[in-house]
Amino acid sequence: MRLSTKGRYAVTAMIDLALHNDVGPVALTDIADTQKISVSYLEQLFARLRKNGLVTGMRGPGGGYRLARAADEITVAEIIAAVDEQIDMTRCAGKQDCQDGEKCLTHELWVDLSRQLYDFLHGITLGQVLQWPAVKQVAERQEARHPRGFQSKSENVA
Amino acid sequence: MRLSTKGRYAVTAMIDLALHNDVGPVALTDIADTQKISVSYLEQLFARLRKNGLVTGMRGPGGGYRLARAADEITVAEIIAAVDEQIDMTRCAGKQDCQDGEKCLTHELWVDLSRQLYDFLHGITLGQVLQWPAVKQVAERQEARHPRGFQSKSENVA
DNA sequence: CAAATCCCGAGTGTTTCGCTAGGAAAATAG
DNA sequence: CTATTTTCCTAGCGAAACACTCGGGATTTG
Repeated sequence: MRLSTKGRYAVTAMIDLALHNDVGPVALTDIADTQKISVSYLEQLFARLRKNGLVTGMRGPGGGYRLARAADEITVAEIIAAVDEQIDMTRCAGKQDCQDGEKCLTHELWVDLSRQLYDFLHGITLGQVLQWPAVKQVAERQEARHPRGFQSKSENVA
Repeated sequence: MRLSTKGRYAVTAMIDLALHNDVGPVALTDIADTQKISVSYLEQLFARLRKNGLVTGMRGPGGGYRLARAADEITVAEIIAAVDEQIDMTRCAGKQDCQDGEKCLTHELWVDLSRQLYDFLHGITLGQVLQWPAVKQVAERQEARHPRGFQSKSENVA
């Protein structure tokens, strides 16, 4: 389990989807605008999220992405695992003969620690994060400044 | 808080030190041998650990590194934070004006999540890890094959 | 003294990060 | 039907980080 800005972008984008889940799909251009990152980079992240069954895409005007499941059924661990390459964190890469033909200390130790970390992040759902005071606050302010989805598709804010 | 193989090397090396803490300092060549990584790379990691007050170095023949504190007083979070660059994890880099002159959702969300993660890893001490069955097992096998420190400095295994 | 070991800085190849570019397919609007 | 909007897909690119190498010190032990 790796942890970098890549996972953060993914989690934040999923929060964005969860906030507008009952209104309609969210276009990547909207997320790119609020997160200040490029659409193409978001596309690559969402390709992974889609392949892992976390979001569903809807093409055409008015389309966008939407959560594939309820916010309470999606954990932070799933999101991070989806966008991370998840290549051999252990040096022995699955083969447990990294030292003297047997498992090295590194292997067992990190498998255990990584497991504990995964369990921790697996216990946090998107629905829970939405209830965090700081998140609710910023979400409300964002909605006030850039209303998305509450009006029908015929209006333009800018 | 970032998490990669770099942090794993550091944690594993610290475990190695903790295992031999009551016998004497551990030379980097020994750690490099068991972990199968280069001495120079370990030196760079230990430079950071030393600057963060986690280990103390002792030069000259018979020297090496030793824990600066008791194993129960050192947490996994400290070790990982010591070796990580810890540059701007937030896009706004401390300045909280990343969106419309105010804090963005990214900022608050990740500060919260990162904090929870840090607290979790801060709750795990080196002393606790030493008690994990898997770690004890491999440690005992390693000690049997490559006894270090239990004999005086006058013997050679190979 | 000489050997062992920590200490330090500069440089190197590979991978990942974040992004750009260019298009193709699908769905809606007119 | 056509034009626009959006997802989808692939390829590549500069910068950063990763893991490492090399070369030289400084300091302590024997």
